[in-house]
Amino acid sequence: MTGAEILPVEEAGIEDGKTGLSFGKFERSAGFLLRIAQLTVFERMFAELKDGHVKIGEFTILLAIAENPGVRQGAMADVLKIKWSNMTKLVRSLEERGLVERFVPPHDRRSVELRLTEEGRKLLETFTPLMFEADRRSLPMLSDEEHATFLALLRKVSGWPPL
Amino acid sequence: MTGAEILPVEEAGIEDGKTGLSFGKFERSAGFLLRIAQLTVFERMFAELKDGHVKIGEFTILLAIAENPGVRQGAMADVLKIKWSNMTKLVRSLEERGLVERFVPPHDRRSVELRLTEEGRKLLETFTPLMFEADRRSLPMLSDEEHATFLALLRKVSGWPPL
DNA sequence: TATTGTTATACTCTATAACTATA
DNA sequence: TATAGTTATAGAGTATAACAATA
Repeated sequence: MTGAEILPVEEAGIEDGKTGLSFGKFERSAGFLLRIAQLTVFERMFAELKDGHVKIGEFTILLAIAENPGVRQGAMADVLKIKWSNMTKLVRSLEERGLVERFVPPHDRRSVELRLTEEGRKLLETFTPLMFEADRRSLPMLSDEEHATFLALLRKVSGWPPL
Repeated sequence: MTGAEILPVEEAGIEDGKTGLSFGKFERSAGFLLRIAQLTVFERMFAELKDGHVKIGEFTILLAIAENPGVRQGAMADVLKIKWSNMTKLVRSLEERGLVERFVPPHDRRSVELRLTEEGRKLLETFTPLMFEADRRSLPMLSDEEHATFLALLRKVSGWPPL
């Protein structure tokens, strides 16, 4: 179903290589390009990991917990830009699958602290190398130098300090 | 583009990484960083559209039609990575709001060609400049040179030819 | 037979408000 | 009163399959 016909482009609009569709001035838009790039990379990156062990969002949560043991659930939700109400279900699901432990500390019994179980740790250790291979392999068009520059700029855009 | 007013990071509502959470090795992942960067920039860029005129996806469709008048509906769906079944509802909604015209050409009466109405054109012309201002302003942390490099790398990653 | 588009449906993500229990 | 988390629900966005009309 990729029957996209080549359209004549009157003006000096830049054509998409595959389809012949132009996006005019917006091909100079960082936001627009970021969206296309993100979709493109994610498609490549998770193509091999589609076997259903963990979803992208769940993997990110496991990672955040692994890197920040005992992190409070709400604080993690804020950082990942996930609503508290939605985080509840996500964490509960991970708990039910034996990947995450929820702990209510006595000093503040409103809160919930999160840690990985041994199984969660194993799962993360299994998939992390695959993710990194896929991550680099999803950008075959960039030289090592360009890749490094790209990462540095993305960090800057995301408001993170240089490596 | 020139020495325009650059918003301070805090005012721009961009995460400053002072949240205390770490993402370890994944702060070197292009896919992960792309997702964060895209969310950040999009939030900023489409703040103008939050007033209920059109949604982000609808704006993109209007743009694609404007740049490719008479584009076939399915071809556009393929490029924007939207399923045909979902594109139907989207286009119909835009048609009902008087922004898009659907035309069944006699030479192939299975297909649907899309064009903007005058109202659709007006709406696009109203919001496009705002989008571009927001686009550049959403990246206050990049110098003009870095911005140009960033765009070039994003184009490369997305499989598009250099400008 | 293949292509174009539609309908129906379901599943995930996300968004909002009301609620609890603790502080 | 304010904070941390939960529940319920509704709305997007996205996915698949069955279908009709046309080529």
